[in-house]
Formats: sequence, structure tokens, C-alpha cells
Amino acid sequence: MGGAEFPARMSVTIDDVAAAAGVSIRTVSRVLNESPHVGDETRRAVLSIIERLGYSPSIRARALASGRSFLIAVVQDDPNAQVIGALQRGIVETCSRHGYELVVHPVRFNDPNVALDVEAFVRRSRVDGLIVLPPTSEIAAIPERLAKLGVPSVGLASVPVPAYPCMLVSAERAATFMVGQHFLALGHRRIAMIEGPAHFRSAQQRKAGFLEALSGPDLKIDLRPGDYGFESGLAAARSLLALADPPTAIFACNDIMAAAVIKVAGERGVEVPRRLSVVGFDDSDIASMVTPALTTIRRPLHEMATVATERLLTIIENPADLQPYQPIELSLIHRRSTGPAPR
Amino acid sequence: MGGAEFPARMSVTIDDVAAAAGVSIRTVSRVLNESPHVGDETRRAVLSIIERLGYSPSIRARALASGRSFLIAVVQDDPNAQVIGALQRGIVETCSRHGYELVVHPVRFNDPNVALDVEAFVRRSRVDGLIVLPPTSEIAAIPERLAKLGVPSVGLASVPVPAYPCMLVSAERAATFMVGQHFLALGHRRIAMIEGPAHFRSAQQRKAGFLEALSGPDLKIDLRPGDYGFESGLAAARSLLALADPPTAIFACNDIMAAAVIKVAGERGVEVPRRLSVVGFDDSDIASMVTPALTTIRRPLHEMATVATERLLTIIENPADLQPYQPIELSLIHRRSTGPAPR
DNA sequence: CTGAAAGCGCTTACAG
DNA sequence: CTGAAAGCGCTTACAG
Repeated sequence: MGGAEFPARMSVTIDDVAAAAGVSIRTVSRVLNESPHVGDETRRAVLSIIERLGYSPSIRARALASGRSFLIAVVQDDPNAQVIGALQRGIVETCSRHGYELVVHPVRFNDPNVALDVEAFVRRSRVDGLIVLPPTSEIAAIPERLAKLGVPSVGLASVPVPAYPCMLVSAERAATFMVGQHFLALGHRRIAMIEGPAHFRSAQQRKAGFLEALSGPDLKIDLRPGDYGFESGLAAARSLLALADPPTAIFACNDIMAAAVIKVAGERGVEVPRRLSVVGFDDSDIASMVTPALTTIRRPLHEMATVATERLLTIIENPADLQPYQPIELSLIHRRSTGPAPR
Repeated sequence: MGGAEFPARMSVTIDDVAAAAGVSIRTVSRVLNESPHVGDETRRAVLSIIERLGYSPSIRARALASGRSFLIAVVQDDPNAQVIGALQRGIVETCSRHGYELVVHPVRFNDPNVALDVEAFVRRSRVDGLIVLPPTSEIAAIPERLAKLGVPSVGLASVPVPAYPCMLVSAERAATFMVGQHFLALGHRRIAMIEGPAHFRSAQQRKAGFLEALSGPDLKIDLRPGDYGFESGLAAARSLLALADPPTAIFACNDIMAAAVIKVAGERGVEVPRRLSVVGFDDSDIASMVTPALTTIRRPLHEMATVATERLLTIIENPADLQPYQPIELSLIHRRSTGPAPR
């Protein structure tokens, strides 16, 4: 530490390389951009000069000249740091493989000006494209504005959102349908659900899929509101377990609320899974950390991140190859928190 | 979705603004950069044209011309998504307030080439500065290379790392000293600790501070290795609770391992805190989610992020004002997992 | 396969 | 207080 100085960086430019190699900068540029129209010998010579001089091209100059910034943005709210973290990692990996950097732009889902905010961000940052994570991806005004700006984007959501040139749609409805089936197969008849925020499309999908599976006679179904937070899970669980005829199976719309159910059950001496089965959603770290470990739904986050990024780069570099739609399958992870209904 | 096209963005340039306002681009530039040497009337006129045309300056052109990219990077490994998430949010907020964007660069602490990797990243991305998060910040080779490149950086760590022009040093040693004192004040004599990875300076600090507090006669101290992961916490807790003379207080070097202690205690019927006190570190979400909620150490992450970013921008824009060192105080958050030693 | 020239959209001394 | 000109370091048709 201390008063170090920060002089202008020594910068080797394309001119230096061209001079040293005895070619024009045009040729150096061609080597840099892997143009096929360069003689093998010339290429090798240029490459060795680049190596010797420790030259790396200025992304800024390249950006200005080519009209691209080689910057990708991820637009995110943060209901779940875990999910965001996993996605970010996957996106960055793919980005760097292709010579792009990742800029993060956090937003507030509930901010009425999100779309304007994102537009302003794109205008000033000049990113080449955006990946919009859920639940922000559900806000149709964002892709609409981006389309007008002519900036490519990929959305990740549980339902298609029309204005996106490309979407990854995770089959959350089908996943929670599996949860419902799982409960029925285990013989449960008194079943409850703790919902997510009603204005999230994903929460609606999770609810719809779950309820769709629960058809049949003498089924008692209780619903409780939740907001994906631990406290709301506690309240819902307390309300459910205080019923005269409490459920023997509870599906909470995320792992955090499911963990709250486990906690309340513990407090009341309700054994899981002997007297109560619990299922969560996300397969986040906490799912494995509670006792018993949670049966839950897993999204293939790394794969989603990779595919989303590749699609976005395709739109940017090769729009003709674009595939606009990619369904994502989710899976039910069986752990210790679910078991046969008590008799 | 569908085959939308992405035409070259309609771009209003500084020339358009200058023409419409009837001034030179030099003047527009001065208005943009808030130069004081512009007449009030001229400024207002230019501003209104900018507004009307929806002009926003190209950060790329500005970058090339000014020799700055207006890009800040955060270099991070991810032992803890929660911590990273909170810091990232704080950094981005401060960045956007000052007209910078945030680029994320994940690395691997254990990669022997991290420093080289970071150097390559800086060379190609041309970021104006970097914020290096723990534990990556402990790797001295990184700030050394950055100093050679002449790129400003700020490190966040539990100990000073000399090559950083500015460091935020969180008083982890003092914090865990408080944990030790807390245990003694509660009357505990058989005390254990689950360590973090031995090659992390932060883990060394946490251990040193804790042990420093534990001086006194008839104290029995047990140490167990851990790697900040849940599994390692389980193993350590099982080993400790299986002792003939088990500890009545356990300090785990992070909340995740502390949660593992709570879990093992639950399995063995060891009541917390009546028979066992447990303390974690981080005050992450899980600290409030386990039962009983964890007494733990909190780092002021948002404040750390803000201060780190402001310091970095100071080095970039106004190096003379740099303050090279900023200590960060941590606090002990009292919850239900600690209580008087059983007699 | 290779080169000279223009241009991307700004900022910056230098003048006036 | 304001302007004409050069330059930042690349890429890109256009020629040859």
C-alpha cells in the first residue's frame, strides 16, 4: 500500500507490431481477427512479434472501429443470490471463451421504471447484448425497448415472453406437476402449498402445475401465500400445522420457505417425513443443509447459462443461425424430506 | 421471439448535437463533461438539444479518446455466493452513481496462474481499476502485477497485502477474539473451534483471534479442520460431540459449518444452547434460518463495497486524495444459539 | 495474399 | 467563453 503512481500504461499498439513485422497494420488486423487471407509465413511472423512485444489489442479501439463493444450484460434482480451466482459463473465462462466480458446490471423488479432504466443502461454502456434473468425477464416492456434499440437479448423465464428474440423457458409447471404426482403416489390426501409472490409468472406456473396434478376424490388442498422469504414460510407453516386436520404433505415454492416448514415442524414435534412430507424448489445449498435434506426441484443452472450465452452470441455474430426457443427440463431430486403418507 | 432483425443502431452523435445547437463539438463535449468554462445560455441550449435528440455519448469513443474505459472490474472466487452478491450490489450502486460499469471476473483461488489470468484479463478488457475480493485478495502476486501494469486496485482482506495501493482490512481477528471472550463470559471451559482452510489468511486470523481470547486455567480447547463446506462441518461436529468430554461451546469459522454443528447436535439430541453453544461467522441468511438462530459475526458488506468503490474511483480520478488503508469493524450478533455453560 | 486511406465518435492541448 | 484540428487504436470496403 502507499502512494503508488499510475502512469499512462505502456501500450504497444498495432502500429508497433506492424512496424516490427514489416507489414501493414491491415495485415496485423487480419491475423488478429483470424482472417483466412493471410499467408502462413506472414501469420507466423506477426504472431511471434505479437508474442515478443506482449501486444494485446485495445478492446476500446476495436469497439469503436467495429461498432461492437464485446460487452455482454446480465440484468438481474436478486431474490436468490445462489441462483444468480451459479448463472453468472456459467455466463462469464462462455463469454470469455468467445472474447466477451460480462457487465452486471442489477435492477428492481418492482421499480415501475425498470424498462427505462435498462434502456438508459444499454445506451450508455453500449453492450452488444443482454441476458435477462428471472423474474425481471417477465417484464415485457424490457425486451420491447431493447428491440427498438436494435440490441439483441435472451430471456430466461418460466413462460415465453414475446418480445425476446430468443428465450429459454424452464418447464416449471411440468416440474411442480411432478411434485403433485409424487405426493399422490406416496398416498397423501391432505396436501398444502405455500405459494410464491402472486405477481411472478413463475409463481403462477408453479402453482398451476402443482394443482393440475392434484385431481382426484377426497383430496383436501390448502393454499397459503408466501413471498419466497423465510418469515413468510414460517407463518404459512404455522398456520397449516395448526389446522385441526393438518396436511401430511407441503410443497413450498422455494427451498427457503421449505426450510421454514422444516423448522416449524421441528418446533412442533412433527416428524419429517414420518408425519409430514416437504418439498422445496431450487435445489439450493440449504436444501442439503436442513434435516432431513429436502426433496426439491433442480434447474440445470450451468447449462441454462451456457445455452443462453451461446444463443446471445449467435444473435450478435450470426443472426441467421438463431433458434428462438429453447425448452429447459427440470428434475425432481429425491431426498429424505418426503415419504409415504401416515395412516 | 422470432427472427427480429438488429439493424445498426440509430445513433445520434456529438456532431448532430453540435449542428443542431449551432456550436462546435468541443462545446458539446464541455457540456457533457461539466466543464465550468461554458456560458449558461450555451449550456442550456446544448442540454435541451441533447434531451430532444435523445443523445447519449458513446462510451466507446469516449474511452478511446480519453484513455479510460469507465469500466471497473471485480475479481472474485466464490466460496460464498451470499457474500459476493451483497458486495457486488454495493459496488455496482456506487459505480453507476459515478458513471462506471462493473465487469465481473471470476477466478480460482487455487489456480497457480491466477495472477497471470488477471493480468491477461486487464490487458484485454482495459478496465480502469479492480476491486479484489477475499480470499483472492490474499494472493500478493495479483496486486504486484497490477502495479506493474499501472492499473489501480483495491483489495478487501483480513490482513494488509502490501502491493495494493489501497486496502480495506476487516478486523476478523478482533471479531473472533470477541467470540472467545463471549464463550468465557458465559462460563464455558470446554471449548472447540472448527477451522477454515489453513491456507486462507482469513482463516488464520479467525483462529488466532479466537485462541488469543482463550487464556486461563483449566481450559480445554479442541480444534478441528474444516474447509467452509457443510460436509466438513458435519465431520468436525461429529468428531467433537463424540468425545468423552465434549465441548460445551463450538465456534465454527463460517455459518455453513455452524449450521452443520446445529444439525449434528439435533441428531444426537444435544440441546442448543442448553448443552451446547454455537457461533458462526458471516451472518448469512442461513444464520437466521437454522434453529436456534445463530450467534455470528457480521461484516458490513454494503459499507465495505461502497467504501472500496469510492476509494478505487479516487485513485483513478484523483490519486492525490488517496487514503491507502481503511480498517473495517465487525460486530458480534447475539442470537439464540449461545447461552451459559451447563453446570 | 497484402496495402494506403478513411472513418468509428469522442477528448484534448492549443489558439483566439 | 468558444472553435478548428489532431489523435486515440483499431476495422473496413476498396484496390491492386
